[in-house]
Amino acid sequence: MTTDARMPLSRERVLRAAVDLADEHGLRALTMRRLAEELGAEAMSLYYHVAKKEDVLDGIVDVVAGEINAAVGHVEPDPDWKAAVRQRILTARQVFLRHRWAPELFETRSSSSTEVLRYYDALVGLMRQGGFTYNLVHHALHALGSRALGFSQELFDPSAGESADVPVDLVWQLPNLTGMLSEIAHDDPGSTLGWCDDQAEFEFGLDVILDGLDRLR
Amino acid sequence: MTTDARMPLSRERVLRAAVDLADEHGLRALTMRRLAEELGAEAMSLYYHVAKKEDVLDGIVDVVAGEINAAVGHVEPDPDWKAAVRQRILTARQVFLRHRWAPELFETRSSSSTEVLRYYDALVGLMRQGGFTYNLVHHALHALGSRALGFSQELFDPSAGESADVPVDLVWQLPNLTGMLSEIAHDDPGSTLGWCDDQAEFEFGLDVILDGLDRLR
DNA sequence: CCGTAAGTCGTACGCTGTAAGGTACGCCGT
DNA sequence: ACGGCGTACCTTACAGCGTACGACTTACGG
Repeated sequence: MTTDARMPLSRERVLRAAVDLADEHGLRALTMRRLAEELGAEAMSLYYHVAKKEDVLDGIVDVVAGEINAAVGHVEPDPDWKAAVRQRILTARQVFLRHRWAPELFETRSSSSTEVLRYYDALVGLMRQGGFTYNLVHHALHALGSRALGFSQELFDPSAGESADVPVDLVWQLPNLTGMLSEIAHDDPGSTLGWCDDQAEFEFGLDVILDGLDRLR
Repeated sequence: MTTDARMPLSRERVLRAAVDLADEHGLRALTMRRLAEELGAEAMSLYYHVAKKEDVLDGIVDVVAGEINAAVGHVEPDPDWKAAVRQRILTARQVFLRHRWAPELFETRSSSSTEVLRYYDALVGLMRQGGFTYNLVHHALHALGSRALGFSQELFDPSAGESADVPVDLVWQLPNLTGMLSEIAHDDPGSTLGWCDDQAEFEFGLDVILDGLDRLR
Protein backbone atom coordinates (compact mmCIF):
# COMPACT_ATOMS: atom_id res chain seq x y z
CA MET A 1 0.00 0.00 0.00
CA THR A 2 2.59 2.55 1.07
CA THR A 3 4.86 3.28 -1.84
CA ASP A 4 8.54 2.59 -1.54
CA ALA A 5 8.97 5.58 0.67
CA ARG A 6 12.58 6.56 0.16
CA MET A 7 12.00 8.49 -3.03
CA PRO A 8 12.30 12.21 -2.28
CA LEU A 9 9.10 14.09 -1.62
CA SER A 10 7.71 16.51 -4.15
CA ARG A 11 4.47 18.34 -4.73
CA GLU A 12 3.56 15.90 -7.49
CA ARG A 13 4.26 12.88 -5.33
CA VAL A 14 2.24 14.34 -2.46
CA LEU A 15 -0.72 15.04 -4.73
CA ARG A 16 -0.62 11.60 -6.34
CA ALA A 17 -0.53 9.99 -2.92
CA ALA A 18 -3.45 12.16 -1.86
CA VAL A 19 -5.48 11.02 -4.86
CA ASP A 20 -4.66 7.38 -4.14
CA LEU A 21 -5.58 7.79 -0.50
CA ALA A 22 -8.91 9.38 -1.35
CA ASP A 23 -9.58 6.66 -3.93
CA GLU A 24 -9.02 3.91 -1.41
CA HIS A 25 -10.37 5.33 1.82
CA GLY A 26 -12.41 8.39 0.93
CA LEU A 27 -11.97 12.10 1.44
CA ARG A 28 -12.41 11.84 5.19
CA ALA A 29 -9.28 9.70 5.46
CA LEU A 30 -7.26 12.35 3.68
CA THR A 31 -5.51 14.01 6.63
CA MET A 32 -2.05 15.47 6.62
CA ARG A 33 -0.75 12.89 9.08
CA ARG A 34 -2.26 9.97 7.22
CA LEU A 35 -1.01 11.33 3.92
CA ALA A 36 2.52 11.69 5.31
CA GLU A 37 2.37 8.16 6.69
CA GLU A 38 1.43 6.89 3.25
CA LEU A 39 4.55 8.60 1.93
CA GLY A 40 6.81 7.32 4.68
CA ALA A 41 7.29 10.81 6.07
CA GLU A 42 6.07 13.04 8.86
CA ALA A 43 3.13 15.40 8.56
CA MET A 44 5.14 18.58 8.76
CA SER A 45 7.43 17.49 5.96
CA LEU A 46 4.57 17.93 3.52
CA TYR A 47 4.43 21.62 4.23
CA TYR A 48 7.66 22.18 2.42
CA HIS A 49 6.00 21.15 -0.82
CA VAL A 50 2.46 22.29 -0.15
CA ALA A 51 1.22 25.51 1.42
CA LYS A 52 -1.63 24.10 3.46
CA LYS A 53 -4.30 21.43 3.26
CA GLU A 54 -6.50 23.57 1.06
CA ASP A 55 -3.60 23.59 -1.34
CA VAL A 56 -3.63 19.80 -1.37
CA LEU A 57 -7.35 19.79 -2.12
CA ASP A 58 -6.96 22.34 -4.91
CA GLY A 59 -4.06 20.26 -6.16
CA ILE A 60 -5.92 16.98 -6.44
CA VAL A 61 -8.75 18.74 -8.23
CA ASP A 62 -6.15 19.83 -10.74
CA VAL A 63 -4.78 16.30 -10.96
CA VAL A 64 -8.22 14.85 -11.70
CA ALA A 65 -8.95 17.60 -14.21
CA GLY A 66 -5.62 16.75 -15.81
CA GLU A 67 -6.71 13.13 -16.12
CA ILE A 68 -9.89 14.33 -17.77
CA ASN A 69 -7.98 16.42 -20.28
CA ALA A 70 -5.73 13.48 -21.05
CA ALA A 71 -8.77 11.25 -21.58
CA VAL A 72 -10.68 13.64 -23.81
CA GLY A 73 -7.55 14.24 -25.84
CA HIS A 74 -7.93 10.76 -27.29
CA VAL A 75 -11.47 11.14 -28.64
CA GLU A 76 -11.61 11.56 -32.38
CA PRO A 77 -13.20 14.78 -33.61
CA ASP A 78 -16.77 14.80 -34.86
CA PRO A 79 -18.20 17.38 -37.25
CA ASP A 80 -21.51 17.30 -35.40
CA TRP A 81 -21.11 19.57 -32.41
CA LYS A 82 -23.63 17.65 -30.33
CA ALA A 83 -21.96 14.30 -30.85
CA ALA A 84 -18.57 15.86 -30.11
CA VAL A 85 -19.68 17.54 -26.89
CA ARG A 86 -21.62 14.50 -25.82
CA GLN A 87 -18.69 12.19 -26.36
CA ARG A 88 -16.37 14.59 -24.60
CA ILE A 89 -18.57 14.81 -21.53
CA LEU A 90 -19.15 11.07 -21.34
CA THR A 91 -15.41 10.52 -21.57
CA ALA A 92 -14.84 12.97 -18.74
CA ARG A 93 -17.43 11.11 -16.73
CA GLN A 94 -15.32 7.97 -16.87
CA VAL A 95 -12.64 9.76 -14.88
CA PHE A 96 -15.12 10.68 -12.16
CA LEU A 97 -16.18 7.07 -11.93
CA ARG A 98 -12.59 6.28 -10.97
CA HIS A 99 -12.62 9.02 -8.31
CA ARG A 100 -15.94 8.94 -6.52
CA TRP A 101 -14.87 11.59 -4.04
CA ALA A 102 -14.15 14.11 -6.79
CA PRO A 103 -17.65 15.55 -7.41
CA GLU A 104 -18.03 16.63 -3.81
CA LEU A 105 -14.63 18.27 -3.94
CA PHE A 106 -15.11 19.96 -7.30
CA GLU A 107 -18.26 21.61 -6.07
CA THR A 108 -16.76 23.07 -2.94
CA ARG A 109 -13.60 24.51 -4.49
CA SER A 110 -13.93 28.15 -5.45
CA SER A 111 -10.58 28.75 -7.13
CA SER A 112 -10.42 27.64 -10.72
CA SER A 113 -7.98 24.89 -11.53
CA THR A 114 -5.99 25.65 -14.65
CA GLU A 115 -6.74 22.18 -15.98
CA VAL A 116 -10.43 22.83 -15.52
CA LEU A 117 -10.07 26.08 -17.43
CA ARG A 118 -8.33 24.19 -20.23
CA TYR A 119 -11.20 21.72 -20.32
CA TYR A 120 -13.79 24.45 -20.55
CA ASP A 121 -11.80 26.28 -23.21
CA ALA A 122 -11.89 23.26 -25.48
CA LEU A 123 -15.58 22.79 -24.79
CA VAL A 124 -16.29 26.40 -25.70
CA GLY A 125 -14.28 25.89 -28.88
CA LEU A 126 -16.33 22.87 -29.84
CA MET A 127 -19.58 24.75 -29.43
CA ARG A 128 -18.32 27.78 -31.29
CA GLN A 129 -17.44 25.53 -34.21
CA GLY A 130 -20.96 24.19 -33.98
CA GLY A 131 -22.35 27.62 -34.69
CA PHE A 132 -23.03 28.94 -31.19
CA THR A 133 -22.57 32.57 -30.33
CA TYR A 134 -20.38 33.31 -27.34
CA ASN A 135 -23.50 34.45 -25.56
CA LEU A 136 -25.29 31.16 -26.12
CA VAL A 137 -22.21 29.15 -25.14
CA HIS A 138 -22.18 31.04 -21.90
CA HIS A 139 -25.81 30.20 -21.23
CA ALA A 140 -25.14 26.63 -22.25
CA LEU A 141 -22.36 26.20 -19.69
CA HIS A 142 -24.65 27.47 -16.98
CA ALA A 143 -27.43 25.19 -18.13
CA LEU A 144 -25.17 22.17 -18.14
CA GLY A 145 -23.70 23.01 -14.76
CA SER A 146 -21.67 20.16 -13.36
CA ARG A 147 -22.84 17.96 -16.23
CA ALA A 148 -20.41 19.81 -18.47
CA LEU A 149 -17.60 18.25 -16.48
CA GLY A 150 -19.14 14.81 -16.48
CA PHE A 151 -21.07 14.35 -13.28
CA SER A 152 -24.32 15.39 -11.72
CA GLN A 153 -24.90 15.33 -8.03
CA GLU A 154 -28.17 13.62 -7.32
CA LEU A 155 -30.29 14.70 -4.42
CA PHE A 156 -32.99 12.17 -4.74
CA ASP A 157 -32.26 8.63 -3.71
CA PRO A 158 -35.22 6.49 -4.76
CA SER A 159 -33.90 3.53 -2.81
CA ALA A 160 -34.58 5.46 0.38
CA GLY A 161 -38.29 5.53 -0.40
CA GLU A 162 -38.60 1.81 -0.20
CA SER A 163 -36.14 1.26 2.60
CA ALA A 164 -37.67 0.51 5.97
CA ASP A 165 -36.29 3.56 7.77
CA VAL A 166 -39.18 5.68 6.50
CA PRO A 167 -42.11 5.33 8.91
CA VAL A 168 -45.23 3.75 7.50
CA ASP A 169 -47.54 6.64 8.31
CA LEU A 170 -45.28 8.93 6.33
CA VAL A 171 -45.45 6.65 3.33
CA TRP A 172 -49.21 7.18 3.23
CA GLN A 173 -48.58 10.88 2.91
CA LEU A 174 -46.43 10.30 -0.17
CA PRO A 175 -48.80 8.65 -2.63
CA ASN A 176 -47.13 9.95 -5.78
CA LEU A 177 -43.63 9.05 -4.69
CA THR A 178 -44.55 5.56 -3.58
CA GLY A 179 -46.58 5.13 -6.74
CA MET A 180 -43.64 6.07 -8.86
CA LEU A 181 -41.16 3.96 -6.95
CA SER A 182 -43.37 0.91 -7.09
CA GLU A 183 -43.69 1.24 -10.85
CA ILE A 184 -40.11 2.05 -11.62
CA ALA A 185 -38.03 -1.06 -11.51
CA HIS A 186 -35.02 0.88 -10.46
CA ASP A 187 -32.95 -2.23 -10.26
CA ASP A 188 -29.78 -1.26 -12.03
CA PRO A 189 -27.51 -0.28 -9.16
CA GLY A 190 -24.54 -0.79 -11.41
CA SER A 191 -22.24 2.11 -12.09
CA THR A 192 -23.54 4.80 -9.80
CA LEU A 193 -21.79 8.07 -9.18
CA GLY A 194 -22.78 9.60 -5.91
CA TRP A 195 -26.24 8.24 -5.30
CA CYS A 196 -28.48 6.88 -7.99
CA ASP A 197 -26.80 8.47 -10.96
CA ASP A 198 -26.36 5.63 -13.32
CA GLN A 199 -25.20 5.93 -16.87
CA ALA A 200 -28.64 5.89 -18.47
CA GLU A 201 -30.01 8.66 -16.27
CA PHE A 202 -26.96 10.80 -16.81
CA GLU A 203 -27.21 10.43 -20.57
CA PHE A 204 -30.94 11.12 -20.52
CA GLY A 205 -30.49 14.41 -18.72
CA LEU A 206 -27.53 15.31 -20.87
CA ASP A 207 -29.44 14.69 -24.08
CA VAL A 208 -32.41 16.71 -22.92
CA ILE A 209 -30.13 19.68 -22.41
CA LEU A 210 -28.07 19.19 -25.56
CA ASP A 211 -31.20 18.83 -27.70
CA GLY A 212 -32.63 21.93 -26.12
CA LEU A 213 -29.47 23.87 -26.84
CA ASP A 214 -29.38 22.61 -30.40
CA ARG A 215 -32.80 24.10 -31.02
CA LEU A 216 -31.63 27.46 -29.73
CA ARG A 217 -28.51 27.48 -31.86
CA MET B 1 -27.16 37.93 18.88
CA THR B 2 -27.51 35.22 21.49
CA THR B 3 -31.17 34.61 22.17
CA ASP B 4 -32.52 35.16 25.61
CA ALA B 5 -30.87 32.00 26.76
CA ARG B 6 -32.98 30.93 29.71
CA MET B 7 -35.64 29.20 27.68
CA PRO B 8 -35.23 25.44 28.01
CA LEU B 9 -33.33 23.66 25.29
CA SER B 10 -35.08 21.45 22.79
CA ARG B 11 -34.25 19.83 19.50
CA GLU B 12 -36.22 22.47 17.65
CA ARG B 13 -34.46 25.30 19.43
CA VAL B 14 -31.08 23.75 18.75
CA LEU B 15 -31.84 23.35 15.06
CA ARG B 16 -33.19 26.86 14.68
CA ALA B 17 -30.08 28.23 16.36
CA ALA B 18 -27.94 26.12 14.04
CA VAL B 19 -29.68 27.54 11.00
CA ASP B 20 -29.26 31.08 12.31
CA LEU B 21 -25.60 30.48 13.03
CA ALA B 22 -24.96 29.09 9.56
CA ASP B 23 -26.87 32.00 8.03
CA GLU B 24 -24.74 34.54 9.81
CA HIS B 25 -21.29 32.97 9.91
CA GLY B 26 -21.33 30.06 7.47
CA LEU B 27 -21.22 26.33 7.84
CA ARG B 28 -17.64 26.35 9.10
CA ALA B 29 -18.69 28.33 12.15
CA LEU B 30 -21.29 25.73 13.04
CA THR B 31 -19.47 23.81 15.77
CA MET B 32 -21.06 22.22 18.78
CA ARG B 33 -19.33 24.61 21.20
CA ARG B 34 -20.23 27.68 19.21
CA LEU B 35 -23.78 26.47 18.82
CA ALA B 36 -24.11 25.88 22.54
CA GLU B 37 -22.66 29.31 23.25
CA GLU B 38 -25.29 30.84 20.99
CA LEU B 39 -27.92 29.09 23.11
CA GLY B 40 -26.38 30.07 26.42
CA ALA B 41 -25.52 26.48 27.23
CA GLU B 42 -22.56 24.12 27.21
CA ALA B 43 -21.60 21.94 24.28
CA MET B 44 -22.43 18.65 25.91
CA SER B 45 -25.90 19.80 26.82
CA LEU B 46 -26.84 19.68 23.17
CA TYR B 47 -26.27 15.94 23.12
CA TYR B 48 -29.33 15.40 25.20
CA HIS B 49 -31.46 16.71 22.33
CA VAL B 50 -29.48 15.57 19.31
CA ALA B 51 -27.58 12.37 18.76
CA LYS B 52 -24.45 13.80 17.20
CA LYS B 53 -23.34 16.58 14.91
CA GLU B 54 -24.44 14.67 11.82
CA ASP B 55 -27.88 14.68 13.39
CA VAL B 56 -27.73 18.47 13.60
CA LEU B 57 -26.77 18.68 9.93
CA ASP B 58 -29.55 16.33 8.89
CA GLY B 59 -31.87 18.36 11.09
CA ILE B 60 -31.16 21.72 9.53
CA VAL B 61 -31.60 20.20 6.08
CA ASP B 62 -35.04 19.19 7.23
CA VAL B 63 -35.69 22.67 8.61
CA VAL B 64 -34.78 24.30 5.31
CA ALA B 65 -36.83 21.77 3.36
CA GLY B 66 -39.69 22.59 5.70
CA GLU B 67 -39.34 26.26 4.86
CA ILE B 68 -39.47 25.31 1.20
CA ASN B 69 -42.66 23.33 1.66
CA ALA B 70 -44.20 26.22 3.55
CA ALA B 71 -43.25 28.61 0.76
CA VAL B 72 -44.51 26.46 -2.10
CA GLY B 73 -47.74 25.85 -0.23
CA HIS B 74 -48.71 29.44 -0.96
CA VAL B 75 -48.38 29.33 -4.71
CA GLU B 76 -51.68 29.17 -6.53
CA PRO B 77 -52.22 26.12 -8.71
CA ASP B 78 -51.78 26.36 -12.47
CA PRO B 79 -53.42 24.02 -14.98
CA ASP B 80 -50.29 24.14 -17.14
CA TRP B 81 -47.88 21.63 -15.64
CA LYS B 82 -44.83 23.53 -16.86
CA ALA B 83 -45.87 26.82 -15.33
CA ALA B 84 -46.78 25.06 -12.10
CA VAL B 85 -43.47 23.21 -11.79
CA ARG B 86 -41.52 26.26 -12.85
CA GLN B 87 -43.20 28.47 -10.29
CA ARG B 88 -42.74 25.85 -7.63
CA ILE B 89 -39.03 25.51 -8.27
CA LEU B 90 -38.44 29.25 -8.44
CA THR B 91 -40.28 29.64 -5.16
CA ALA B 92 -38.10 26.97 -3.57
CA ARG B 93 -35.08 28.79 -4.88
CA GLN B 94 -35.99 31.85 -2.84
CA VAL B 95 -35.47 29.80 0.29
CA PHE B 96 -31.97 28.80 -0.79
CA LEU B 97 -31.14 32.43 -1.38
CA ARG B 98 -31.83 32.98 2.31
CA HIS B 99 -29.55 30.07 3.24
CA ARG B 100 -26.48 30.18 1.06
CA TRP B 101 -24.83 27.31 2.92
CA ALA B 102 -27.72 24.96 2.18
CA PRO B 103 -26.79 23.71 -1.32
CA GLU B 104 -23.44 22.39 -0.17
CA LEU B 105 -25.12 20.62 2.71
CA PHE B 106 -28.01 19.21 0.69
CA GLU B 107 -25.60 17.60 -1.70
CA THR B 108 -23.52 15.86 0.89
CA ARG B 109 -26.35 14.40 2.96
CA SER B 110 -27.24 10.86 2.00
CA SER B 111 -30.23 10.24 4.22
CA SER B 112 -33.49 11.57 2.88
CA SER B 113 -35.16 14.27 4.89
CA THR B 114 -38.87 13.64 5.24
CA GLU B 115 -39.58 17.23 4.25
CA VAL B 116 -37.56 16.71 1.09
CA LEU B 117 -39.58 13.59 0.35
CA ARG B 118 -42.77 15.59 0.82
CA TYR B 119 -41.49 18.20 -1.62
CA TYR B 120 -40.67 15.60 -4.24
CA ASP B 121 -44.01 13.88 -3.73
CA ALA B 122 -45.88 17.06 -4.59
CA LEU B 123 -43.61 17.64 -7.56
CA VAL B 124 -44.28 14.15 -8.86
CA GLY B 125 -47.99 14.78 -8.42
CA LEU B 126 -47.81 17.96 -10.47
CA MET B 127 -46.10 16.21 -13.33
CA ARG B 128 -48.45 13.25 -13.23
CA GLN B 129 -51.36 15.67 -13.55
CA GLY B 130 -49.54 17.14 -16.52
CA GLY B 131 -49.72 13.84 -18.31
CA PHE B 132 -46.35 12.32 -17.49
CA THR B 133 -45.93 8.61 -16.98
CA TYR B 134 -44.24 7.56 -13.75
CA ASN B 135 -41.31 6.44 -15.83
CA LEU B 136 -40.89 9.84 -17.45
CA VAL B 137 -41.29 11.63 -14.14
CA HIS B 138 -38.47 9.52 -12.82
CA HIS B 139 -36.24 10.46 -15.72
CA ALA B 140 -37.29 14.07 -15.32
CA LEU B 141 -36.20 14.20 -11.68
CA HIS B 142 -32.81 12.84 -12.63
CA ALA B 143 -32.51 15.31 -15.47
CA LEU B 144 -33.40 18.22 -13.22
CA GLY B 145 -31.05 17.08 -10.49
CA SER B 146 -30.56 19.73 -7.85
CA ARG B 147 -32.54 22.17 -10.00
CA ALA B 148 -35.70 20.38 -8.92
CA LEU B 149 -35.08 21.67 -5.43
CA GLY B 150 -34.25 25.16 -6.56
CA PHE B 151 -30.50 25.48 -6.87
CA SER B 152 -27.72 24.44 -9.16
CA GLN B 153 -24.15 24.26 -8.08
CA GLU B 154 -21.99 26.07 -10.57
CA LEU B 155 -18.50 24.90 -11.30
CA PHE B 156 -17.49 27.59 -13.65
CA ASP B 157 -16.70 30.97 -12.27
CA PRO B 158 -16.23 33.33 -15.20
CA SER B 159 -14.96 36.06 -12.94
CA ALA B 160 -11.86 33.96 -12.29
CA GLY B 161 -10.94 34.15 -15.95
CA GLU B 162 -10.48 37.88 -15.87
CA SER B 163 -9.01 38.08 -12.40
CA ALA B 164 -5.27 38.61 -12.26
CA ASP B 165 -4.42 35.36 -10.49
CA VAL B 166 -4.39 33.50 -13.79
CA PRO B 167 -0.92 33.83 -15.35
CA VAL B 168 -0.76 35.65 -18.65
CA ASP B 169 0.89 32.81 -20.58
CA LEU B 170 -1.99 30.56 -19.59
CA VAL B 171 -4.52 33.04 -20.87
CA TRP B 172 -2.96 32.70 -24.33
CA GLN B 173 -3.70 29.00 -24.18
CA LEU B 174 -7.37 29.71 -23.55
CA PRO B 175 -8.48 31.63 -26.63
CA ASN B 176 -12.08 30.48 -26.61
CA LEU B 177 -12.61 31.15 -22.94
CA THR B 178 -11.05 34.60 -23.04
CA GLY B 179 -12.97 35.35 -26.20
CA MET B 180 -16.21 34.43 -24.56
CA LEU B 181 -15.49 36.29 -21.35
CA SER B 182 -14.50 39.43 -23.18
CA GLU B 183 -17.74 39.40 -25.13
CA ILE B 184 -20.04 38.49 -22.30
CA ALA B 185 -20.72 41.51 -20.17
CA HIS B 186 -21.14 39.35 -17.14
CA ASP B 187 -21.72 42.32 -14.97
CA ASP B 188 -24.77 41.35 -13.00
CA PRO B 189 -23.28 40.06 -9.76
CA GLY B 190 -26.61 40.60 -8.11
CA SER B 191 -28.39 37.66 -6.57
CA THR B 192 -25.86 34.87 -6.89
CA LEU B 193 -26.22 31.48 -5.28
CA GLY B 194 -22.91 29.78 -4.82
CA TRP B 195 -20.76 31.25 -7.54
CA CYS B 196 -22.14 32.90 -10.63
CA ASP B 197 -25.62 31.46 -10.55
CA ASP B 198 -27.80 34.43 -11.00
CA GLN B 199 -31.50 34.31 -11.54
CA ALA B 200 -31.42 34.63 -15.31
CA GLU B 201 -28.98 31.77 -15.78
CA PHE B 202 -30.91 29.54 -13.43
CA GLU B 203 -34.15 30.18 -15.28
CA PHE B 204 -32.48 29.67 -18.63
CA GLY B 205 -31.22 26.22 -17.69
CA LEU B 206 -34.50 25.36 -16.04
CA ASP B 207 -36.50 26.29 -19.11
CA VAL B 208 -34.23 24.32 -21.41
CA ILE B 209 -34.92 21.23 -19.35
CA LEU B 210 -38.64 21.85 -18.86
CA ASP B 211 -39.16 22.51 -22.56
CA GLY B 212 -37.25 19.36 -23.39
CA LEU B 213 -39.38 17.34 -20.99
CA ASP B 214 -42.54 18.85 -22.38
CA ARG B 215 -41.67 17.55 -25.82
CA LEU B 216 -41.16 14.06 -24.44
CA ARG B 217 -44.45 14.08 -22.62
C1' DC C 1 36.60 23.81 6.21
C1' DC C 2 32.97 26.52 6.56
C1' DG C 3 28.53 29.06 5.23
C1' DT C 4 24.35 28.56 3.20
C1' DA C 5 20.53 26.57 1.37
C1' DA C 6 17.12 22.68 0.81
C1' DG C 7 14.57 19.25 2.88
C1' DT C 8 12.88 16.83 6.93
C1' DC C 9 11.40 16.28 11.58
C1' DG C 10 9.89 16.98 16.88
C1' DT C 11 7.26 19.58 19.74
C1' DA C 12 3.43 22.24 20.90
C1' DC C 13 -1.00 24.93 20.59
C1' DG C 14 -5.69 25.65 19.85
C1' DC C 15 -9.41 23.68 17.85
C1' DT C 16 -12.75 19.80 16.91
C1' DG C 17 -16.45 15.96 18.21
C1' DT C 18 -17.87 13.37 21.94
C1' DA C 19 -17.42 9.45 25.82
C1' DA C 20 -17.99 9.11 30.84
C1' DG C 21 -19.58 10.53 34.90
C1' DG C 22 -21.42 14.02 38.10
C1' DT C 23 -25.09 17.33 39.73
C1' DA C 24 -29.57 19.67 40.45
C1' DC C 25 -34.49 19.29 40.38
C1' DG C 26 -39.35 17.70 40.04
C1' DC C 27 -42.51 13.90 40.31
C1' DC C 28 -43.72 9.48 42.11
C1' DG C 29 -45.48 5.64 45.27
C1' DT C 30 -45.52 4.33 49.77
C1' DA D 1 -42.62 12.91 54.74
C1' DC D 2 -39.28 10.67 52.19
C1' DG D 3 -36.43 7.79 49.33
C1' DG D 4 -35.89 6.84 44.51
C1' DC D 5 -35.87 7.92 39.84
C1' DG D 6 -36.04 10.22 35.28
C1' DT D 7 -34.97 14.63 33.05
C1' DA D 8 -31.94 18.20 31.90
C1' DC D 9 -27.67 20.15 32.14
C1' DC D 10 -22.76 20.50 33.23
C1' DT D 11 -17.51 19.29 34.07
C1' DT D 12 -13.76 16.92 32.81
C1' DA D 13 -11.07 14.44 29.66
C1' DC D 14 -9.33 12.37 25.37
C1' DA D 15 -7.97 11.43 20.67
C1' DG D 16 -7.43 13.52 16.45
C1' DC D 17 -7.14 17.57 13.47
C1' DG D 18 -4.31 21.58 10.92
C1' DT D 19 -0.25 23.93 11.44
C1' DA D 20 3.31 27.61 13.69
C1' DC D 21 7.97 27.44 15.23
C1' DG D 22 12.47 26.04 15.61
C1' DA D 23 15.99 22.51 15.29
C1' DC D 24 18.17 19.17 12.74
C1' DT D 25 20.57 16.66 8.73
C1' DT D 26 22.57 16.65 4.33
C1' DA D 27 24.66 18.67 -0.14
C1' DC D 28 27.40 21.78 -2.20
C1' DG D 29 30.07 26.00 -3.76
C1' DG D 30 33.95 29.09 -2.23
